[in-house]
Amino acid sequence: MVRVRFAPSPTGYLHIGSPRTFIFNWLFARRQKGTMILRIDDTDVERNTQASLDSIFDGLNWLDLGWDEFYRQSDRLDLYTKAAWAIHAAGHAYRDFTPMSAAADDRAELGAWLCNPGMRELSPEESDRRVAAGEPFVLRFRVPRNTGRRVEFKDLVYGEQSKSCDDIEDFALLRSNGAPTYHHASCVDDVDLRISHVVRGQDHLSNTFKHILIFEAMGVEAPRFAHLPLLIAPDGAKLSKRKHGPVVSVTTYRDAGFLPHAYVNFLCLLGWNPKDDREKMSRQDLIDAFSFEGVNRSNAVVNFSENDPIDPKALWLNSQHLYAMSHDELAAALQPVFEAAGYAADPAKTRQVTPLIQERIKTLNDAPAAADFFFLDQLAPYDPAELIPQKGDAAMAEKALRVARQVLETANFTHDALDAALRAAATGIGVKAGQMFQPIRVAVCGRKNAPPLFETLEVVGRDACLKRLDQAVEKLNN
RNA sequence: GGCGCUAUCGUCUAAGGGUUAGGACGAAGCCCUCUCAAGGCUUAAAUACGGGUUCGAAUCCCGUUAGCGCUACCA
Repeated sequence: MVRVRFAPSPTGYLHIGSPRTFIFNWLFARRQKGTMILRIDDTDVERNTQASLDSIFDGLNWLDLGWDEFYRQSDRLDLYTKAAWAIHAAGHAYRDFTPMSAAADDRAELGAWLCNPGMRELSPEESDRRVAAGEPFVLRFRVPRNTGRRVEFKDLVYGEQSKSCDDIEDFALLRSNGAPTYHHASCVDDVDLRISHVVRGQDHLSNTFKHILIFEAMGVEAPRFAHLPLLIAPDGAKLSKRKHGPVVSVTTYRDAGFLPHAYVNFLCLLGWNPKDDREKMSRQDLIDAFSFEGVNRSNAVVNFSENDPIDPKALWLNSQHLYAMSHDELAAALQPVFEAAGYAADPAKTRQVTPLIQERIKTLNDAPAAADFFFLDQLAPYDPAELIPQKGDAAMAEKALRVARQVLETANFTHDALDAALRAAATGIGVKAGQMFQPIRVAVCGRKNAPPLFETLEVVGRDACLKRLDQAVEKLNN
């Protein structure tokens, strides 16, 4: 039975790497018909913040993937304490009474980073005596040193890993305030929650040797491990809010009008590939194709810049998903966007507009600007010069507009009828179709670039069209 | 410093001994076309460096360089 967990700690905020780790866990769980667990690793009381916890939920909820079980380490502190003393009782840990402040300096200077001198060898009696005297201490793991022992495991992504115990320091299990460290709490929970696969960032690859030692000391089999390459900034540095700004936040993409699934799809392609040329993939496609075989080992750059926080490929992928949506589906997604823009958009109108702008937007947020003339009573001001067609002059523009007005007064407002009538009108006054259409387009839309003319006129409607044609002629004469 | 990991077009990546080193984004050009898009076609663009092994290396080995990670009573 596959059981995986995503275990963020609520310090800082949810940056783009976290949802990716979540997604890979989720994909593996779904692929294996297993269980996805969300666990909040909040053992560092000093650094936890509610804002950070909120941003984790905001981000994950937006992804719309969900999870099956939820835990919080702060609810389970007893578990870690008991487990730590069991490890101690088994002889795999010892008390270290070295004062906190002294430790860092001494270690650096003496090069004694493996353990604090003397503490490892303290007799049980001496150790107990100092506890009784009220001395604070850290509970440290006793790494089997000078045994020639190497810790080994096979990572599902990085392959065979091995490290000598002589290169592993006596890391802490319990802090002097009694709280468990990350390493300890994480391992204890992984055992308690029967985690089968630990899927996490590559920054934990080196830590895994310690974790395996802990599992051994608890007398249990270690889960399998799959480490994921990291997401980094274009300058090669790891993503940080301080250095790279809000671009590294999940909310950047959400607020830019991305479809949650497009974002998921994009993140999947950073460090993983389906072993074929597919890029745009549905949720089910991703589940079906996912395996750790397809995960590569080098860090992936998220391609953002100061003036453009969005990775161009993410934008393209979003557009591809947007274009693939049904008109009804897209219209439903666009409705709140139009409302937020202050447009008088009833769902029926939105539904009419949707097919005309679908291929002209890359994000949902592009829609209001692309569709303004469908909703605005009064067009935004435009340069009358835009009314003048290619190889034409103001006179030609005015003539085209006047003729168009006549035609539109009586024409059937359907695509085919408008097409036929306006083309005939162009021939009638001896101008090319394009020279006829361009002034009309600018008059009705307020700009040169817009959706196809006849469909547009149809949706804008006769009254508004006539009004705007009149206004255009007026503009031309001023 | 010690230990660990990584290294293919600008970016995401394929190719795990034999390919003109493939695809995608982005860029440029062309086609389509009532504009803009969308779509189609084309072009430019990469195996970090140096040694091996081999008939043959992007691929295996060693070294160098660079980047990242761990080296906390952070996670």
